[in-house]
Amino acid sequence: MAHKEILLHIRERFAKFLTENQHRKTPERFTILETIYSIDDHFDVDSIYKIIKKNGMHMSRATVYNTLELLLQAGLIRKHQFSDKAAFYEKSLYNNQHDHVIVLRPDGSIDRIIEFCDPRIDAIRKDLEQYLNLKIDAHDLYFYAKPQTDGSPKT
Amino acid sequence: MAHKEILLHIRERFAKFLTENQHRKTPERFTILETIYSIDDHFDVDSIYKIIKKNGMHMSRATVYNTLELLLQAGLIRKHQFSDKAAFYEKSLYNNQHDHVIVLRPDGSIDRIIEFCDPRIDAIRKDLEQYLNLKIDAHDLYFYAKPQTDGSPKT
DNA sequence: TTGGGTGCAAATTCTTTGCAATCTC
DNA sequence: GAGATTGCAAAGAATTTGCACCCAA
Repeated sequence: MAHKEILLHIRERFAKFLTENQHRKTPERFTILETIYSIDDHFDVDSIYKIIKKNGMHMSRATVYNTLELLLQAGLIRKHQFSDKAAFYEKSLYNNQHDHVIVLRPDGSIDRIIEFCDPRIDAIRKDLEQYLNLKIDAHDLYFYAKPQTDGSPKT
Repeated sequence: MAHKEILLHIRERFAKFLTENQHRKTPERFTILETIYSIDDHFDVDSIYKIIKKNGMHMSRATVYNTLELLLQAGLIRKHQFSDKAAFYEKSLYNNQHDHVIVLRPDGSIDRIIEFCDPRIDAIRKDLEQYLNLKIDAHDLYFYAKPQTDGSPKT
């Protein structure tokens, strides 16, 4: 699917979600949605806010927070609390990887994030559900690594 | 190992860490260490602070934060950011489980935390290290579940 | 004795909230 | 037009920082 088609599809899904939940379809909400889908990486509230500002549009941080909450409910983004600093978000449609390798610099900041998916996680989930007799509805797996100093990694 | 022996051993390890890193062995630091090892669960900064207060001792929150940082460096505790609220900590010596089932109430607060260990995680880690050509030094796995409403779970 | 540590309060950072003005339905 | 949404600024919550005083080495 081409980028433009994806965006159209996503817009529709968000619109549907907003209607179904009696939320209004404000221009701010779609501006934020499009900004997010123009980013190909994890992002925090401030980067969204700054991109919108840089594009000459006006918006309050509160609106960004509110809209991200709606997008979260709509399942169009996912939220991560990688540290005690600002939360990170990522698009979730067409991206069902919940598993990350986080490459951390010595100062604790994020060098890069590699996503992957491994069927063994789901096998563990099933075993746990049976053993603990409860329903697991999500998971997050983080592996932590240090940046390479020598040869380049195969990403 | 009996509880008293464990505590003695932990104290020694902390003392050794402090000496080796040119930190002072202050009474506050050992009070915090002992408070932590008297708790059999995950805890946040405020609960440590309140227990110490309740025991009639005086201490600043800043000292709790500082000391938890040292204990983290010493490898005697682990830190988790389960949500965007206060960080949670847990003892890490004699407890090498890095994998959690977090039972969340509808309001997002933590109902309980179940720890487990599964060798498949380490297998995934090894595969990733080889595939990405980097060294992974830690991981966290969180499964999210809702509290039971019916029959009791097997914990 | 002396520099690291503590305690307090103020500062910071991230997020939420209250409320008047505005815009969607 | 009614009520949800926005924007702003102020409030909150968690954590960090600055600095005078104190104490472990």
